[in-house]
Amino acid sequence: MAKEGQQQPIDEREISLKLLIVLMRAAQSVRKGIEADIRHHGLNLTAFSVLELLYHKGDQPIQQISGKILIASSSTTYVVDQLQKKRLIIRKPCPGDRRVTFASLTDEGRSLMERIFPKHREAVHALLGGLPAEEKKTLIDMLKKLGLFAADQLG
Amino acid sequence: MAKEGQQQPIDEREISLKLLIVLMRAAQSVRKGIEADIRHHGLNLTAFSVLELLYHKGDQPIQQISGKILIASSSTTYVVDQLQKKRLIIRKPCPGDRRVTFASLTDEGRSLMERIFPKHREAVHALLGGLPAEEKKTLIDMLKKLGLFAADQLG
DNA sequence: CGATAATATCTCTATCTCGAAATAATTAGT
DNA sequence: ACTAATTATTTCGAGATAGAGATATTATCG
Repeated sequence: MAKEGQQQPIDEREISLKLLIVLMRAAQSVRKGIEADIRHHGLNLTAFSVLELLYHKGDQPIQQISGKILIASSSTTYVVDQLQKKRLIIRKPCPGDRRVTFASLTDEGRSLMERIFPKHREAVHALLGGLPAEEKKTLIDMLKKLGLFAADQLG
Repeated sequence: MAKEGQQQPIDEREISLKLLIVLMRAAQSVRKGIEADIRHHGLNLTAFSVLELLYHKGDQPIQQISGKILIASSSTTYVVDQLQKKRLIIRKPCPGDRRVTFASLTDEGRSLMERIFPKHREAVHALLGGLPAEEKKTLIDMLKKLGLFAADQLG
């Protein structure tokens, strides 16, 4: 017999359903908390994520931004437009490939991040206070596996 | 000194930041997978969540729906309007309290759920195949703690 | 009882997000 | 080199979500 058949197929599926609900709820509660914090600085979560990406990883092609923060390319155009209107980033053409445009923090954008990122880090830590550090590490490992597998299924 | 000072304040905060990113990514990948599945049935995730709530928990006041699936009351009005247009649910006034309106599955809505829910359960189970059942149980417990704590912080 | 606060739902507007299609530039195949 | 396929970005239109305020009803408290 292969893999000893299906022992409790229903139970396993119920566990998956339960996990889905708990995951969606936890993520949504956390996201709303973070959004509330970030809104104080006049940004939404997506815009902040773009700034954070550029702040920590340097200039990025717009296409990379779409991939790293998991939004549609058209949404990235929208967010980059807005951040550019606020003079927090600028578009820079790629010299080697004229299809590509980099997004790059302005001085103003960088100094904004230098000012608000420490507060953000504190807010995140406070919001995630429901678990001790060790359990967080375990949770990170499991969520990575879960997320990577799910992302694979997408295509 | 209170609470033996800060031992590794930076490290702990970095763990929290890492957890935030991993949680958001995992949830987003999973959500997109589920949305793709549900779209085949002509529904979006929010509408499906409402149907699922009514299917498993019976008629619900609109206000309860907002709370249970974590959307604004105005969004609930919007979703309920749509489901009512599709004749999947109907509004029923509450006899005891004329402020309250129940949402209730129609026969058509119930038979839709009877038809698609088993497929949904399979799709969820397949999408969450990155972890064995035992780890899922652990994950559920930790996410519950994390989510409840975060939800408390919201107000 | 009467004024005020609280609750439930809805309206309206602004913002955000996606998907499909358009445009432009590069790469691959022959 | 020429055509076709691929890649990067943008435009456009439709749908989804939140927030503030409006309305109606019920609860509270003097």
